[in-house]
Amino acid sequence: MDFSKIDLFEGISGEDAERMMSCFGASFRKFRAGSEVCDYSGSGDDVGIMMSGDAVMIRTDEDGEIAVMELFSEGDIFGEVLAFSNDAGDSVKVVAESDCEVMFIKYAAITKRCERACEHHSRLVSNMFGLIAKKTLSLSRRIEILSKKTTREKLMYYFGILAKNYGSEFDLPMSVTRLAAYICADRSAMTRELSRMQADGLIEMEKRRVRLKKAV
Amino acid sequence: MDFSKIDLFEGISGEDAERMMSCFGASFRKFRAGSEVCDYSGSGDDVGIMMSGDAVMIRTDEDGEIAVMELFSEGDIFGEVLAFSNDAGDSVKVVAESDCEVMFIKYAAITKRCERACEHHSRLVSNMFGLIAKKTLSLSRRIEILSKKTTREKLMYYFGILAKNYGSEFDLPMSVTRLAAYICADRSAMTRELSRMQADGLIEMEKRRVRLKKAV
DNA sequence: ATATATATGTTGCAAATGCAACATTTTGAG
DNA sequence: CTCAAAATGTTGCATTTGCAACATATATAT
Repeated sequence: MDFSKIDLFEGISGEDAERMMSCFGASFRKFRAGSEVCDYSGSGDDVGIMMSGDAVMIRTDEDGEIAVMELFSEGDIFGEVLAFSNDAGDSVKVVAESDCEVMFIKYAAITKRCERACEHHSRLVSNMFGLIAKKTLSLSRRIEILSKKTTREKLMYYFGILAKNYGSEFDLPMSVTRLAAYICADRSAMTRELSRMQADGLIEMEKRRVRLKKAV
Repeated sequence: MDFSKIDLFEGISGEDAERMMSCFGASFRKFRAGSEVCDYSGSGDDVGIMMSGDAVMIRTDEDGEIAVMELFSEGDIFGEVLAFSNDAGDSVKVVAESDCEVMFIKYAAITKRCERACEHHSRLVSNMFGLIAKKTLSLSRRIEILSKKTTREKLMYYFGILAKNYGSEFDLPMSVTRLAAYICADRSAMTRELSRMQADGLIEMEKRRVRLKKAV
């Protein structure tokens, strides 16, 4: 098992991680694309760690409306929040998008101390805080984007964030269609606005390659 | 010092909490309304716990644009996320809204274990996860609301959440003006929509009292 | 290679929304 | 109590947006 790419184990050697598995009561399971990985409907105390592949968290409310809550890929953890608070009775499931392998550990195993490797435990808890913090940050960022009134403002703000990280020329990290869903705009309306933004000299765009010409 | 209202210490007796203070290297400070409580600009490893009063977290980007990120009142903790990841170089400060008292502890004191009261430490870590989870949940919920296309859908979804918690008749937990800001709609446009919703028999409303007539 | 699904680009039109400019009420401080 | 500030309610109008209905291009599976 390769733990080197899993952020949750950062700072913990592979051997130590292996040794900790028993403390965690860790179990590994493989899933086929499309199959159900996990059901958090009745709340749950398992935390899942994506060892490989992709999965989505889907919420279904009582009207049968489905919403994709989160996307998971290698190294992501899920359930860490729901393990604590799933107040509404909505059905929340994790479904495999591609074939994938998942490691499950009991939430309690993270907060409780063990005798053998406590300094690693501390590191693990710290890493977990870090991962949740990262998620919180990305949620806040999305709220910032969605708070903008016009599609243009949303796009410019989002492009600004990307430009901060990758420079004024960058590739969109998702398809245009997904981008529209991400900023909660109609796809065709967004495309129209992108055209206008090019006409107004704010950006240049070809396929998913974007060049931001004006600073945000 | 009264710890009974502070969620972070739930399940830990006041005496035990007092005893833990030394492990945490806790410090208490009072602030006048308007004064700066904390600066997370260069990232920071302090976690603040509001013992009394209110404060706001304010982000200022390089253009000088100010955004209120979060509101804190008694029992809320802040910095738990920024202590981990403040990637952008934005200036992030916490400012007292009213006179308030804040307890500061080193982040490391939470993840590291001490010899004396380890079972309490576990509980504390667990509580902290719970608090962050709560925040994550409220962020997700706001995203759900903001993803709705029309103001009516946003309101109905939000009212639905409130109805789930308080029954079909409830008081808005904020002013109408703040509600408009919360759902990112123009206040006057939102008021107009609220009138229409009453005319259409979806809700009854008087002041902040709302009665949801149709299920969401 | 071929077919099928998905992604992308475009446009007219109706509906929703932001904005501005008000009047009126409520709240809070002194 | 008194006054100022904040909150609330209303309306016309221009703009933005979602929606529908397309055509075309690209990706994926068999």
